[in-house]
Amino acid sequence: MSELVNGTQAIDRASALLIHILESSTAPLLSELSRTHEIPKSTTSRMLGALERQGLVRRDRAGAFIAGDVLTQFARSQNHDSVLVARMHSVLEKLALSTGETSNLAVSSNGEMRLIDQVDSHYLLGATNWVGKRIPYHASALGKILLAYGAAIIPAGKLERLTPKTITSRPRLLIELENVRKKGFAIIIDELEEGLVAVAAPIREDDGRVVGAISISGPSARLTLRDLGKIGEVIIHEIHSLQVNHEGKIGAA
Amino acid sequence: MSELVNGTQAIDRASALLIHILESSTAPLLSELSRTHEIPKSTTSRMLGALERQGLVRRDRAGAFIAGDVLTQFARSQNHDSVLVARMHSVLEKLALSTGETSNLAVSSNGEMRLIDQVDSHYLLGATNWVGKRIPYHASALGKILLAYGAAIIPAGKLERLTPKTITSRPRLLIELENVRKKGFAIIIDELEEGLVAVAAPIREDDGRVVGAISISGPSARLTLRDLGKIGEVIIHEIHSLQVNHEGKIGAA
DNA sequence: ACAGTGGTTCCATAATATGGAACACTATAG
DNA sequence: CTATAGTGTTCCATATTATGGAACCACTGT
Repeated sequence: MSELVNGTQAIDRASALLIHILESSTAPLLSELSRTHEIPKSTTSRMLGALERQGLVRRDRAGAFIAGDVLTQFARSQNHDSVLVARMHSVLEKLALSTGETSNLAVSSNGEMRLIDQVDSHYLLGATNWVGKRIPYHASALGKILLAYGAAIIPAGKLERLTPKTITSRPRLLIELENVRKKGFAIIIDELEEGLVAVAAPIREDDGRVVGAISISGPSARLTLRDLGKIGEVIIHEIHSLQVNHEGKIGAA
Repeated sequence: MSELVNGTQAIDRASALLIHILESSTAPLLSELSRTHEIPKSTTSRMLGALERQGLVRRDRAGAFIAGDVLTQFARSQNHDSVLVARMHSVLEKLALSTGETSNLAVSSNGEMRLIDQVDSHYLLGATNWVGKRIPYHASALGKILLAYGAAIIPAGKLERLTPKTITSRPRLLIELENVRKKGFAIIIDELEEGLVAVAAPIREDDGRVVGAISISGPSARLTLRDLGKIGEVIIHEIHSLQVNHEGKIGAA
């Protein structure tokens, strides 16, 4: 390397190997790594050996390198949707209590939206089963949030019409998403189901990335457009006030 | 150092720092790391700088070290429940189709069981809302599996009685779990809800760790104990046959 | 038997990481 | 306002440490 010498060649190289391994979809062999990184076999072997001893990498049956226990463990603890659930559940409860309506938490992954937590309204309405159900992004408040903030991408193909109000034109959807970003929250009125309205706002990671959304939903009979706007602000406020307290803390493993 | 010299001091130390950061619940400062690992400040600084440049670690606003983008990205891609959902959905579908009953996928985290996927029976029965519902381990087939194979631990406190058949004695539960391990699947009959029966089997990671469970459930009117046993075997078979294809080949151990 | 893989170990070499010291900065205390 | 104790970064002479070529082992296919 022609770079100014930092005294970190070994770490730089080992890190590059590690990252290569983590980002590969197919587990690379030692020789492959050696070749692509232009590090002699002997050095590569020594380095991977060290990483392996530390548990940062592992070898599969074929001897190819994959993420080690330390990292899978980290991924497990870190990511699991339930960390989000744990962190946000109190917000859902507060919102459900103050509005009297149902509150949901959703994330996006593998191109699908998934509801992962819910606190029911004290009204008994619409307790349908969400597990395993595919709710379209374009027709839900949660989905609009995920789309608007880049946590999901607009799926290819036709935008399914679920009610006469559903937004089915892509240009109109884009305008709507721009609108969502401007306001900071998303609203649906009769777009998913006749008589169902909802409002949602984004959950941000420390670095600003949107990783999920929280919604309040109920029957249009009880919630006016004005109500929804107010609730939108409340959701934003509640999420935000939680995140300030939270800085570095994560649950124990 | 008195260790046998491997020529990997730098990598070993940097790895130790990285691991420390990943496993800490509260983000450590440079000086903390320097002290606990007995590495001089200057060296620690240089090493962490290298890891930071590579994106393996990051600093939060306070300057304390947390996992970097590469790793959060990895965690995100790796772990997310939805990877399990994606991998197992076809199994649920196959099972739901062949039995005609409802199939569920559950994981355990933060001390709670969570249903993360479902394929409905073609009978229209019991489509209740699972999202956000806490289903007790000891009274469900999925829960018994997660307990039996160490994917969850028996919660402290009383074992809630949900029906006359619910197992509420800890010794009896332990015996039941032993029984589950012996058979390889778990059954409930009227233990969660009168008239509801279910059978579940474990999903294993490559390394053998149980990370989730799949169940078939339905009304006792349709499913006899004998049926449940047979279905249990089928679930095990389906999960297993999926996993072999996934590994690619079965080499000599 | 041989050539072509993939991987490990050895060891002389010098390039590289090392760590003490000096420096910069921010609080909190006196 | 200076003192002090806490962060973290940079510098640089030093020798400890990582390096990489070569020899070596183990397989596999020809």
